[in-house]
Amino acid sequence: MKIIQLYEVLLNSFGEQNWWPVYSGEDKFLEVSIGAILTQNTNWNNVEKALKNLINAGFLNWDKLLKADTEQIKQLIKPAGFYNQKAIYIKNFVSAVYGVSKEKINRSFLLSIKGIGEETADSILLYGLDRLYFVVDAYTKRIFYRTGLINRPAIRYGSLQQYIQQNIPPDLKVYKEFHALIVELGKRACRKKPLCAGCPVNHLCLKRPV
DNA sequence: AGCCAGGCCAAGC
DNA sequence: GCTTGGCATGGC
Repeated sequence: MKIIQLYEVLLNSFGEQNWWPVYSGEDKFLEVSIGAILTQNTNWNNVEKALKNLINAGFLNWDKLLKADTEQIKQLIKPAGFYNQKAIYIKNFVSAVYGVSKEKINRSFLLSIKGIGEETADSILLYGLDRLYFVVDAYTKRIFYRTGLINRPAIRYGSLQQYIQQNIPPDLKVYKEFHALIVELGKRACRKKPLCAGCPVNHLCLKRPV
């Protein structure tokens, strides 16, 4: 199987995902950034509860978050889990980015913020700032290894990102949809304990263990 | 009712 | 450089 085939099969089976933004049209940068931090190793259902808490409290707002006490944020984001860490990460992010023009925000700047790793940074860049960075996550590695697109399960983030970016068109829509489709496949079929019956790429897969 | 979720950081080798 | 432990809620 080729990478672009995987994309096409997933798009045909699942349709467009249209992931982000969910709530705010005008400040998607903030919504995506907070959502990306909250979803670190966390089910999106739980993230939605936390996001709604923030929105209902009027806290999905740069000024409110900047001034907010960390304890207030902890209480609001509790459903997302790891809330002690994530509240600090959110404060770190808002403090670092507040008042900085979007043109000056790049990958290395985001990575310098404690709590923003490679996947979170690339999610913010791609979905929040429309920059051409492909988002690699645990599902991507698992699916690419099982299907045989890569030969070892533990590949470095940057290596897999480069490999994918060199094999798909440099198009924001494709980048956004492909990552979302990979997550959807991971949720529906390519779980830790795979549900291969009904998987849309079953016929193209090597079914490697783990 | 245990397993798992759209990671990250710090510490240890 | 790679591996491990800690962080936490809620759904299935």
